[in-house]
Amino acid sequence: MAKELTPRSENYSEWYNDLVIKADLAENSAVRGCMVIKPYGYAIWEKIQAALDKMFKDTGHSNAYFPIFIPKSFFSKEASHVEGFAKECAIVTHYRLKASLDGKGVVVDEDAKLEEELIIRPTSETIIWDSYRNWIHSYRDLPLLINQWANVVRWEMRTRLFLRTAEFLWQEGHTAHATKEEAIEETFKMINVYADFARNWMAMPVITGRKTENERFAGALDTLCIEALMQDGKALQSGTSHFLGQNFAKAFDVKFTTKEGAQEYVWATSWGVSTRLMGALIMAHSDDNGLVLPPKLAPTQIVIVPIYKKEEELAAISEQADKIVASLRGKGYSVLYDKRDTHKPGWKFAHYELKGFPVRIAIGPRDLENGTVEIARRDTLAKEICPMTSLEKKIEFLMSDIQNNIYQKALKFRKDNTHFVNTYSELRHIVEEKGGFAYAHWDGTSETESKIKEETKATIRCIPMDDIVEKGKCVYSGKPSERRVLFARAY
RNA sequence: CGGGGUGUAGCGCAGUUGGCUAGCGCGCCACGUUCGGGACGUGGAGGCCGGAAGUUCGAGUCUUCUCACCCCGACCA
Repeated sequence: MAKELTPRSENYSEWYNDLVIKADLAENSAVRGCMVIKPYGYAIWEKIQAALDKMFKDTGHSNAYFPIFIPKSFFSKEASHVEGFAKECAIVTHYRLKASLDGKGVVVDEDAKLEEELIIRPTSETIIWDSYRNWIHSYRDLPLLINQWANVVRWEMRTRLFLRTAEFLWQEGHTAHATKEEAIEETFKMINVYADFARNWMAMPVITGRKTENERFAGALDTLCIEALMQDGKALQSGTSHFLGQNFAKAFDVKFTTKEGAQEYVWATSWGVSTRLMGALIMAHSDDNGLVLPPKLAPTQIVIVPIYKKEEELAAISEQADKIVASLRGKGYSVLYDKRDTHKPGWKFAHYELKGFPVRIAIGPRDLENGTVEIARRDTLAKEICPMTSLEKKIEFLMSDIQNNIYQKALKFRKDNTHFVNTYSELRHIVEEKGGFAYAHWDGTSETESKIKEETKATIRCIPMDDIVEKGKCVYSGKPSERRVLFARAY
């Protein structure tokens, strides 16, 4: 393993790949396009899961689990949905192997062909709505608020660790409601949960908005999203929430009896975030020394490194360190005391910076004498000497200050790289050369959007929800526009 | 699926017009000296040179076929 990361300025994409590998988050597997998520990467994902899961439960949702296989026929029941996913499906056609004729391996047993092929889920709307038909009969059964943590498969051509893999982990919420209004409210509620999570846990600012028709989820009437800006000036869609109308209820014949005794189709939503959030987290904050993790999602928040020459020194330091570990753990922090003698302090400093531990405490003989420790924070790399007596206070301050600081830093970066453009050449300049978000007027047509995408590779990331509405003229066609929309090149 | 590229030690690579025992750096193991920002010395282990067939006295090197992976496009959370 090389010691250094490729600097971001030299090759951003290489920096990202290097970091994922060297920080031991994930690696490519023997299966093309699929990744192995390594323990440290998975530990971060578990933190993400735990926080989101609690937010889902707090908003009234329950977890359930549906099969990974979906009968092919289910897919053809909702026309636009099948069209959206048909090109990237993995299909199970057989259920048995047999020894090959030359005796050296195994081959597919052609006698074991399935009557109906099974699709490995690219998303679970169809199988879930097939079940909901039996679960929902009366208005009393509604709303039905279910979430599933699962893996899904989308046969992508080009993959990148966490950002786009053929198999990925995610959660998918699937809710059913008696009224359109209630379903729409749910769609908004969940995109706001995602936005809160991004801001408060990932320390990542996001723009909340609505997708254009071109970018909408296959089978949805409306798709809401959160969009984040990465350090290379590209946008990353980090979460989506869909209002599905009655499309799936009609496709799977899910009706309920109203209070008045009428039969009506139920209204649906679905919403999800994936292991792509790991990519967002990495690209939002990390630097040329490695990962920078927000304290709320760091698997280990504090590492203690002893500095010593002799065994007796280590013993004395360890006595002190053990006390610190106990007191900080008592306060609820996750702490690692790394007293391995197989690595030197300098190596450990670099190692834990690469891994993004938010705070490092170093203790040497000098500190024992003075009743101090050295504290280094990962976000700024600043070091200071802290008296033992105020250590707990200092840690408490650092945890919230680092969390806040990296959010502010990311927010400032986004502000500095967000531009209001009024002409097509300005738009091109921003998205093609400078990078970043460009707010521009758009005439609202798919044709214009597609042309701009073709010519600049930039897409409308969203029609922002909480922005000032202002009339103008489309930068491309010159036709009237009701409001500015958010353009950027995206992952 | 188009266009380009690469397969040699765990990782990154070198290997000349074909030449004898296939090298280098990092990592790994042992011992010693070190230890407040990625230590150093000495010794050591580790290879069907992607696979198959061919040319040749001799193939990592040449020929043919094959397999795999990577990069750039079209597609996407």
